[in-house]
Amino acid sequence: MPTGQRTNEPPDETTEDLLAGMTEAQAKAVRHTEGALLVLAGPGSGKTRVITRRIAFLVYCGIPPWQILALTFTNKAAKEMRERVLHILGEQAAARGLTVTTFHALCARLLRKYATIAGLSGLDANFVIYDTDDQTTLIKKALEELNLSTSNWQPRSVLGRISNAKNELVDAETFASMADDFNGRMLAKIYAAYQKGLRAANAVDFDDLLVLTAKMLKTNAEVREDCRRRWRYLMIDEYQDTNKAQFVIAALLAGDKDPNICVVGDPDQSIYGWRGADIANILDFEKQYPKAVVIALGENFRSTKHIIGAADHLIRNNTLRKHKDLFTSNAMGEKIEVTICRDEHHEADLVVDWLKIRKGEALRADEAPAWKDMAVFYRTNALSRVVEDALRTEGIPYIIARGTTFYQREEVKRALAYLRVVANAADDVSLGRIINMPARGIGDTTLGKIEAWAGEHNLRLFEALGRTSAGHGVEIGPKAATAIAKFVQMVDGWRGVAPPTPKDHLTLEGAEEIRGSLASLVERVVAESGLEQMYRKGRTETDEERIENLAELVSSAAEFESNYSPESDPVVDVAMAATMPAVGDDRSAGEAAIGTLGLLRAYLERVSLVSDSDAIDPTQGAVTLMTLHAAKGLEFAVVAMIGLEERILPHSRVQENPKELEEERRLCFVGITRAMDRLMMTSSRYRTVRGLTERAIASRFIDELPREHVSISDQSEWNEAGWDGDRSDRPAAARRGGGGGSDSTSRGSVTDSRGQRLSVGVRVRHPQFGIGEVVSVNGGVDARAQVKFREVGIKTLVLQYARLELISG
DNA sequence: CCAGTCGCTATTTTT
DNA sequence: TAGCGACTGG
Repeated sequence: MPTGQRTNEPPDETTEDLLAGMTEAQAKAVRHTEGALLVLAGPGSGKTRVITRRIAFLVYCGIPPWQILALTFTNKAAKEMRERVLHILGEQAAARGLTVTTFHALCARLLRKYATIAGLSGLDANFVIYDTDDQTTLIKKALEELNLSTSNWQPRSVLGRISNAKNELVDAETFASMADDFNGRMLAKIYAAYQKGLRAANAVDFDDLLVLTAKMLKTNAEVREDCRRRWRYLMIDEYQDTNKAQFVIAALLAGDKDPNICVVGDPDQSIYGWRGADIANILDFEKQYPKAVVIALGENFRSTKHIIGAADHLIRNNTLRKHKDLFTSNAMGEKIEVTICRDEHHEADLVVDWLKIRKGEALRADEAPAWKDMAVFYRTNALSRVVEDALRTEGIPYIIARGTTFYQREEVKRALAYLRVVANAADDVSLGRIINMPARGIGDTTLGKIEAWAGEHNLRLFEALGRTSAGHGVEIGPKAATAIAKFVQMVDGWRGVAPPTPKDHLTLEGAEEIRGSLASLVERVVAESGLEQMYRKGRTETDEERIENLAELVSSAAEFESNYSPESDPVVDVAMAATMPAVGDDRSAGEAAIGTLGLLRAYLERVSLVSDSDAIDPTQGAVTLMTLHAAKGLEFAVVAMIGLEERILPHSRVQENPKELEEERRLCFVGITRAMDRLMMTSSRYRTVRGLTERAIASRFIDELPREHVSISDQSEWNEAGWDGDRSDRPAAARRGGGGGSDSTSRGSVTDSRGQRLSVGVRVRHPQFGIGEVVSVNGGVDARAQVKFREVGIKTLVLQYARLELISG
């Protein structure tokens, strides 16, 4: 046990409250505060509950909150955890200094804080985080320098290789020493050039955040000790998704003298292997910390027996796993409904119909689900479009979990590029993006000249621009020279320093740096850069939208500013935090601590680290659409999973490799176990990918689901001979024929796709459900009938697809 | 210097 | 299909 606080048991009544309604295993995990603890938490086993209560328990035990560090993978998870802890503790002051954040955000903050003393190969505290686009630009530059063509060395794949290396903590030198063929040696050169480019731009990529932090903690005892002194209780969520760099960071933060480290995860939900996540981290935890206590939470409180049974059966097909029993005492529920569809449009229609029916049906809690309780999952983003269209036509509200889209918009990206240049004068990539946007007479020719000159003189582009405008740089025409001078002056104006000095570091006491709020700076940049003007000139709808988005960016900055609390900023020390006013007391607290430029950097950092799942807002009354990856950690009463086909789930890139196949199966497992009450899974006979319609084969995962928990219904009208009927061989054409859904709104009778008239009382035969009697009909574009079947009871059928056969009438 | 068009090609998941 | 790069005409 570390020196310092002895743990005192909290008063009994408090403890009782905290542990109320918990299982023995859950309570044990909450009470186990000292030493290493591994919680193997199956889906729906109350994991988040355990973590949040454990944090509260620690605080009740007298541990100062600022000594507790909880790490997650997404901002959303961190936010939720923080809120839930605050809720339990009742007041914010009780949680003062508690750190709940993501790995990446923590690393960014630590790097900023210790940049100076750790000497991060030239990186200073003002660094920016490069996104994928920036990385691509940079890698292209590197390739150009090395005279390599982007067709032989595809930026995407090169970046992937570099990223893999970084995830394994292999730096450029090591990579070079390991290279044993031409390819490897070239890659090593590209890697080195890319790193050089990053450092020159005072930039890091996502992987660097982890790599540099791991390196810093490993090599710099002062930093390491500083961190260990502060954080004595470490908790890590989704531990199965940690990669080597994260593993090392965790181990170094924890220290090796019986650390208080609690990791929570589920090997069966590891779905980030492609990002370097290593299940061995969680599987070998007990080897790493021999004294570790292991607690397994297997009981599922979320889903019905059918869902859990199917999920359990499916995941047993994985061989590389540690088996853990999944069970629930929840109701049996309904079987999982697997539906075979004709094509993606048919699939989308059936899913939407299914959701609509669920909307009007009571679930186990006796309440009909709202749209917000429903979700549609898919393997790849491209699959979402058709479902979106179908939902839109039906007027069903939906949201797509794609948090990054806002910041990816052209106009927002441009504004952010301006801000990044303001925040970091060395960022040539961003500067290149905006220097002539809007057009201000600094074209490719001029820029090329200055870039070359800057290269020769070992200067950053902005510096070279400054000298050129002052007449000490390149020979250029007077027109261009004026344009450049104006530009430089503008940017310097925003920085509030002219000429730029290297000394505008993040300072805690830099009160002289205060000059207006972040939001007003953003507003100024949007207006003075000419971006706003540029889009105002256009009169199209998209232009108007762009103006609105720029306004939205300003409000997002304002919001960030008002929520910013130096207390929750790991950069700000404990001592500092103690003297800080309480959160929300003083809006200028953050600004006073780090200055407008510091705030700007913090804002840009947040923007860089938003993730798709951060966009999920359960308070919106809408169906949520998201990838299976984004679905992890969430739950919905009603779930539809689409695209259960070979080459999609499992993905085509994966088919041969058994290890990756198992990850695809885990992905499927994650999807299934998100559903509380009802689950539909669809597979299409044909699917159009990139404009090409191709035959698809139902996913092997469907075959792996046990029949006792699953009902399969083939709605594809497809048999061994091909497509039924005489319409066409092409499913798309068949669909466009209208499918025959009658538009008649006649009461009591309706015409189906085969021209049969159906009315109440008529007897029909259905290929799956057998013989039944029509109990009601609904006209309209998607005419449907409720049919009471002998075997299966009342079903609502969409006539367009139902293939009903008239028996009498 | 700029904007628009043509043609080619790549296909996952995301902090 | 879409997104990007190269090319061309104003």
